[in-house]
Amino acid sequence: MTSDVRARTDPSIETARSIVETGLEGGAVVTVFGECTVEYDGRAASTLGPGDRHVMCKPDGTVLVHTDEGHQPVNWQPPGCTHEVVVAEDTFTLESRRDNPDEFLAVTFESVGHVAAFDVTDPEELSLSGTEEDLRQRILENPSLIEPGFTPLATERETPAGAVDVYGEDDDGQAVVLELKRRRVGPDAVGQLARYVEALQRDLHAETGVRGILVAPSVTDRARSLLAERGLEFVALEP
Amino acid sequence: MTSDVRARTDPSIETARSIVETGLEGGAVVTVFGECTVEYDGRAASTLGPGDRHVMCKPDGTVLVHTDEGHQPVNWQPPGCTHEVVVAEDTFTLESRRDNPDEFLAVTFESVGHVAAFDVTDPEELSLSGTEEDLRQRILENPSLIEPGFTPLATERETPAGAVDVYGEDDDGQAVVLELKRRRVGPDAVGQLARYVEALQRDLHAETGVRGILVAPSVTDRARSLLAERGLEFVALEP
DNA sequence: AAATAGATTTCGTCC
DNA sequence: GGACGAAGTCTATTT
Repeated sequence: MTSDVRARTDPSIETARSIVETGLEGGAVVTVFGECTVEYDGRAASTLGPGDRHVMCKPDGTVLVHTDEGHQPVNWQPPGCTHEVVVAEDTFTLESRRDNPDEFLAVTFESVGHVAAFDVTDPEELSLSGTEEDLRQRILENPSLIEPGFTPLATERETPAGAVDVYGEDDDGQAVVLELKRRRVGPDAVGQLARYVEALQRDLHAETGVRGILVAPSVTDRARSLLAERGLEFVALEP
Repeated sequence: MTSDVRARTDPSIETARSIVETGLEGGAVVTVFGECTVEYDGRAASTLGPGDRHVMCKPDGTVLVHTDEGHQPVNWQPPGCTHEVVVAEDTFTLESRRDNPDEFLAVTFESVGHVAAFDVTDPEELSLSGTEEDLRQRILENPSLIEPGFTPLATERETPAGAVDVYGEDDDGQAVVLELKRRRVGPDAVGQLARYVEALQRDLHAETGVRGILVAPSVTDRARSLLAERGLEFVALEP
């Protein structure tokens, strides 16, 4: 079986340009290994001197520049950009632009070690589990995971401060706000919960007050202090 | 000039395995275009059915699986993982593991369109400007950007709620906390600033109170309301 | 190793 | 298109 691949090792600049350009036009994923410099200007600005890197262009307008280290690209352009190949003497430059925000990325290759264009088509969708949404489903199916007598009444209930993960009432009929996190939480999540409780308090002008419960595998010390200060509660629950 | 590249188009499974394995051992960046399935289990869990994708392995233990769309990989493994190549009948699998947290990724190739191993060495460091740190420098050099008479006294000043971006005092000698953001801010940043002001208030037991100023290009409506509620201020400043 | 917050965060969803 | 919050976020810094 032969795939839709065009590739060349140690190509001339002209050959590299041709494969990149043809690949981009044909909707392929194009990759280049080579020595390059990178200039970026947009939300921020950066320069990157000469070095060996891996550059990938996707048909949706994404550009990724990877070094030999790290999960994240050292430079990139998000989906929706338009690519252009510009040839100079002994170099070729991949230029990528977008508007809103105005951003520009230029990768100039002094030499190319390898270039390839491959027709990537992915019919499958990722099936992911263990997310915050899954945690919510588990609580709705078994509300006593929070506490005996807890009754969920709504998810994503709107308040002036934003949507509450789970809204319900406890055994005594008192309003309860749940903020769910799939991992250990810090002070930020407490702030979020506090804002919701405050907003809902006002919204309901409840005489009995509104309980706020942070649901997560664990909390940091500082977060625990903040919870105590604000009269908020914590329920440990693994994702 | 010849680079340290090994590459093959439409290789046999055995050839592909050989190039990947040799590349990994030699500390190269290895890329594979091909039809594969991906299984992940760790902090969450996922499965991805057969499809054409681009897989990159870095010598630092990173794995990235890219489809034809999006900035982010559809599956990945962060730096620090250990790779292993396992061969079965007509397929080969790249397995990547790490501890703490325990995570496992397996990419099984049914067919390989192209494989390449390239010695990537990047001597340069990225020079980036327009970050929050740059914004802080600008304020320290020209404090009147905040308001006439503002005097910075410390950066990263520690409080029980965390480190404050900029701490100083105003024309009247009143304590001021700045929270800097390089982009338009929402409610979260207001919560952050509120926590700092509250903590510093307590820390200083100041009679005159502590002013909190959010410094950002702009704020959302909800954030503006929250600022007003809590008696906090806003200064517009572009990054 | 844990905690905390930034990031050119990206991404999805809802208004 | 903006707003808001999740993410298997990752990454750097500090304790």
